[in-house]
Formats: sequence, structure tokens, C-alpha cells
Amino acid sequence: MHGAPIASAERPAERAAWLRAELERANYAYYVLDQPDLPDAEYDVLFKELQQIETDQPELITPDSPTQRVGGQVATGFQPVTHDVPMLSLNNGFADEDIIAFDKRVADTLGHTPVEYACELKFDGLAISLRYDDGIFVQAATRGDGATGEEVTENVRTIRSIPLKLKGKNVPKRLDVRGEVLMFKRDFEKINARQREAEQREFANPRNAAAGGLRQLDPKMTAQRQLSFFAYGIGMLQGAEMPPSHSSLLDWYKELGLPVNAERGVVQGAEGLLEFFRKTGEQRDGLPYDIDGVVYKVNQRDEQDKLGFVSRAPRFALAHKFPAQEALTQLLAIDVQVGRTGAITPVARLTPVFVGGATVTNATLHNEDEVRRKDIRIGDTVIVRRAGDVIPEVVGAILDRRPDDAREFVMPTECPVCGSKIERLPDEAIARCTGGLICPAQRKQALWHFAQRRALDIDGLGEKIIDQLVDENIVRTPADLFNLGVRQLSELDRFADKSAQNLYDSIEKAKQTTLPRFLYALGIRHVGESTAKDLAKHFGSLDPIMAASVEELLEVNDVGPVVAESLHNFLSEEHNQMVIEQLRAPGKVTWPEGPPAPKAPQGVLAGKTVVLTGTLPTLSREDAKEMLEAAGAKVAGSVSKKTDYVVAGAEAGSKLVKAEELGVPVLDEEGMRKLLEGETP
DNA sequence: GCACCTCGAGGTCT
DNA sequence: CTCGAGGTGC
Repeated sequence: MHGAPIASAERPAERAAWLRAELERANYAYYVLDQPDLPDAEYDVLFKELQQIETDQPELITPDSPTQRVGGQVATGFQPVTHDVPMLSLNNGFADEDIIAFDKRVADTLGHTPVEYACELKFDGLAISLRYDDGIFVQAATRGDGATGEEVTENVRTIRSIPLKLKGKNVPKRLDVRGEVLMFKRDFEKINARQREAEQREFANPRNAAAGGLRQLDPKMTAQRQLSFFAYGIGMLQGAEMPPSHSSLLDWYKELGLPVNAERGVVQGAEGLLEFFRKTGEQRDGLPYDIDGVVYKVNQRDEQDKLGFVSRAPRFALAHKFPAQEALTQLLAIDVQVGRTGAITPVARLTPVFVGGATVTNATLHNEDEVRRKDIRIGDTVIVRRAGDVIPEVVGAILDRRPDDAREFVMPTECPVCGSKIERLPDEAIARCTGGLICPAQRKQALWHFAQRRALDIDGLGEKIIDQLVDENIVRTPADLFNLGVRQLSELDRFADKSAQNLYDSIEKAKQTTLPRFLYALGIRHVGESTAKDLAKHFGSLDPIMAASVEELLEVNDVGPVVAESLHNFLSEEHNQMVIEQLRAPGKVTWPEGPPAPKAPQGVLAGKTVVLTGTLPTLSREDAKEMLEAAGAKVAGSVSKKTDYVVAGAEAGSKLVKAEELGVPVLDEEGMRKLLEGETP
């Protein structure tokens, strides 16, 4: 212990500071080092003394005081937090070959071998980002979609292994620590024992218990869950030098007092990776927490930077996952479900079986061919697993145990819901109900899609309500939703005045939306969220989209013949036009109109597609793009048969090669200028 | 051939 | 929330 206790009556501020330091030190020894050095009873005495001082003199409370861990303010909801540096996901590998291929790709890019990797465990918990300003814990946020998560600061504050204040002298100005919140197996057992005693439902697995714990509105509840944390990554860093390697980052974290898992190593090449994986597999069951694999990261930071990213995952890291746990069960039946687009999906009904931390009773079989490929018959004993430990999947049948009366799956010829013909186009894998909106199943799905969060976001319009509205023929199209009255709603089953009013208010609120949301909500085939955004951006408002020809639609980013055709068909359909008109009638759905629709591209390069590559001598890429677009050209990112010209500068790479292969004319900057002036280059 | 998008699906927790 | 199949764009 450091320093001598000072009588609290004389110097409460100093005494409080000493108590805080002592309690946090004991926490650190207990939760991070796993070497308790202060008996629980003594901890409690000191803790109570600190609490007493803080009660008497609230001005002495500091945000990093251990008393703040027990949970203060009850939250009403979780605020969104935008991550300054996105929280990425990892690419996965399962087989040895995947790992060898990963190592080869990395070595090829870096141009040397063997590559040095940092290896660590892949915890089965929840990724989280902790912010420290001048060494003080100020904010915690969940991963969310990687770009934006939810603020869970007060809940995370209750996790005892997370330092509220970083140790050492040279703490950075700002640091975002990335890591995993998890629940140890022993804490999971304890919690479930308590649930049993209280005759409450037990949690299915530690991961879900931890996830539920973080989402508690009352931090006191979180504190009871006994969550743990391990740091393994970094987001933003200000006011300190970035450590040169991943392993040195983790060493630094340790110095700062952050919990870093000890089961880590630095290895060379694919052989080293596979050896680490094998060793970890042997230890897995003996570990005090669940892991679902290991993670490999190229160790040197400069090499990581060189490798870069593919979409949302770094190219320098790989998660090597353990094979999913499997279980045997009976296949009771294969039902089919009708999706929004009429897609008929066979679904396996199973005798419930506990596998990979959840009870599985249903599993998708994707399509008819998949059922054949796997040779699954009704009555079979089948192997079930959770793909990526999430999605239930039927792996295959145990042929030895096939009963004589096992029946093959037959794709129905008529829709089980509306009786319309089921059709499967020659080159498609999916069979579809041809009933369209006549089919109640499709109508329900269309309504659900229309109301879902990323579309018009009508809160409270769930599946059950939609079922009633459609079955009783109260609502036929999305437009009908806006004619519902509170009175009418309150007549629905199990719908008291309060919920009727709430739903009515949600519908009112949904009237104010945005063009991309509206387009997406219509549920046009092949038009998802991102295509809807592209369309809105390109045209600015709805009318020109409705009036657009297939050719004009093709000019939109990422819209090809199939999407253009689908859009055009939908918008030419009289019924759809009517619904859209009703939806945007006065007093109904509105959205802020964007800039006036750009005129049909005209200029010397109208309708031409140009690709830029390399560095041009005098123009920046942006400028060149602007000039080309001003002349009516579409500037694409990669070379294809549809490309009319490639403008190549210095250090042009594969795009130039591709252009030459395809015989696409290649211009330099000079040639591009001539082209823009209407000359033939 | 690769990257991306759309679509569909199941289970747990709030 | 997450995954996987299939499809699309280039």
C-alpha cells in the first residue's frame, strides 16, 4: 500500500483521493492482474468510508471514483454515437487452406516472407469502444453498424476491470480503446443460478447475458451482471505516438492499466498461425470464458497500412474460427414461406435441439436445389449447426438412419397462401408465387417492408397488427395506412385506446420522410437502400424518376439493365402509379424536395462512360472528373466493355491493362482536353 | 473475377 | 444482430 492513511476528519479531500487510489489499485489487482491483495471485507470498509465522504461533501465526487461504478443515473434510452474511426469487422477463415491463402496474399503484397503476425483469442462477447480524454474514461459506445453505435457509458462504468483513469505519466490527450465486453463462464453460472432461484428465465449463453447486460437502462442491473473486458485494438489516438506494432500497442495498454488478455503471441508465417490455432484449440475448454476462434493481425503497423482495407474489413487481419458445434435432430417437416417478392423458401421444422448456445427449431433451406444437393428428406435424422454461430443450418442427413418412409421434398406448384401458380424461371434458383399483391402473404410483407425502420419507420406497426389489418381487409395498400382513424384502430383485437393512439401518432409522424426512404419503402425488386439513395441523388425528385425511360435509368450509378427494367416495370404499372399518387396526396406523405432534377446530360460526351486512372500531369482527379461530367460523361470506377474511353496518367495500373485487353481507347490528359473540345483525339 | 447489393431467415434480449 | 445464397454491375 502507498502512503499512510490520514484522518478523514481533518483532510477529507486528501483522504478521499487516497481511498480512490487504493480502491482502484485493489480493483486492478483483482480484475486485471487476477491477483487479489485486499480482502473483500477490507475493500468494503474502505469503499463505505469513501462513499460517506462523498455523501457529506458531494463536491469531492470525481468521475473516476470507484463509487461511480455501482450505477447512478437511469437512462431513458441509448444515444447514437458516431465512431471517429469506424469499427470494422473481420474476414473469416475456417480451413487451413483459408489461412495459407491469407498468408500468401499478405506476403505477396508485402513482397517478403515470412510475415510477422500478432495472434490473439477471439472472444465471444460484444465489441466496444472506450474513450479516454487526458486519461479519464469519458464514454463507451457499442459497435453498432461499425460507423455509429450506442452510448453505454454508465453501464460500462460498472465493469470493474475497466480503469476509470489510465495509469502512468504520459497518457494521451485522447484515446479510443477497442475491445470486447464478455461474461466469464463462472459469472454466467452464478447469474443463471440466481435466475433459477428467482424462478426467472435462464440466459441461453454468456454472450447473450452480456449483451443484455449492456443494454440495461438501469446501470445497477448491469453492475449485477459482473461483466469483464479485454482490450485489443485502437481507434483514434491524439497526443501520443502510435506504437509501431500491434504487440507493442497491447504492451502499452498494459502499462496504461487496461486489461489485456495474456493468451497472445507473435508468430511467423502460416505455419506459426496454424500452430497458434492448434494450441488454442487444446486450451479452449479450460479457458474461463468462451471464445469462437483466434484472430491474426499483421504485426507491424506500416505493413498494415500498406495492406489497407476491402470494403468493411482490413486486409491485414483474419479471424480463424473454430468449426461450429453440431447436433443431431429429426427433420419433422419442410414448410414453405412466401417472401415479399413472392420468393418461396423451404424451411426445415426440427425437433428442438440445443446447439451453439441456442435452441434451434427452424432452419432455412434456401431453395429447392439446396434441398436436393443436401439430399435431405422428411423424417431424416439431420446434422444441425449454427453457421457463424448464428444462423441455423441443416448440414445434411445421416443416411444410415433414414427411415423407409422418409419423403422427398416436393416444391408445391401452387402458392400455399393464395393458390396462385408457383413459377420458377429457367435460369433462376428461386421459385416465386405469381400472385403478386393478390397474395395476402406478399401484401403483408410489402406493408411490413413499407413500415420498417429503414423505410418509413412506422413504430408499432408489427407483424400481428398487419396480419389483422390485411386479413380483415382494412388495409390493402400502403396508402390505406394513412386513412386509418384512431377509432378504427381501437376496434382491433387486443388494441386498447392507448396503443391505437400510439400507432396513429406513429403513422402521422411517418408522413414526413425522405425521398430515398420513400423509394426504398415501395419495395421495388432490386431497389434496396443504396440503390434508392443513388436514384434520389441522381434525379433529385420523384417525378423525373417516374417519367424516366429505361435508358435514362441506366445512367444512374450502379443501375444496370436488370434494375432499370424492374424499376420501369414497377413505375409503369397503373396500380402502382395510383398508390404512389394516393401516398403523396396533400396531407399525406411528404419529403423535402432535393435540388431541381439535373437536365438530361448533354454535351459532347453525353452518354459516354469514361474511366480515370493514374495521376494526370496538371489536373487533379476531382477536377478531371468534374470536367468530364460537365460534358455529360459518366465517370466510372472500373473498366468494362461499356467503357468508351480510359484516361490514363502516370503510374496507371490494372485499369490500363484491362483497357488494352478490351480494346478501349486510351487517352492522356491532352487527348481528354481535345475530346472535351469536340475534337477527335 | 471481384466487390457489392438485395433478399430472406432465425433466435435472444430489451 | 448476423449470415449465406444469389444476383448485379463493371
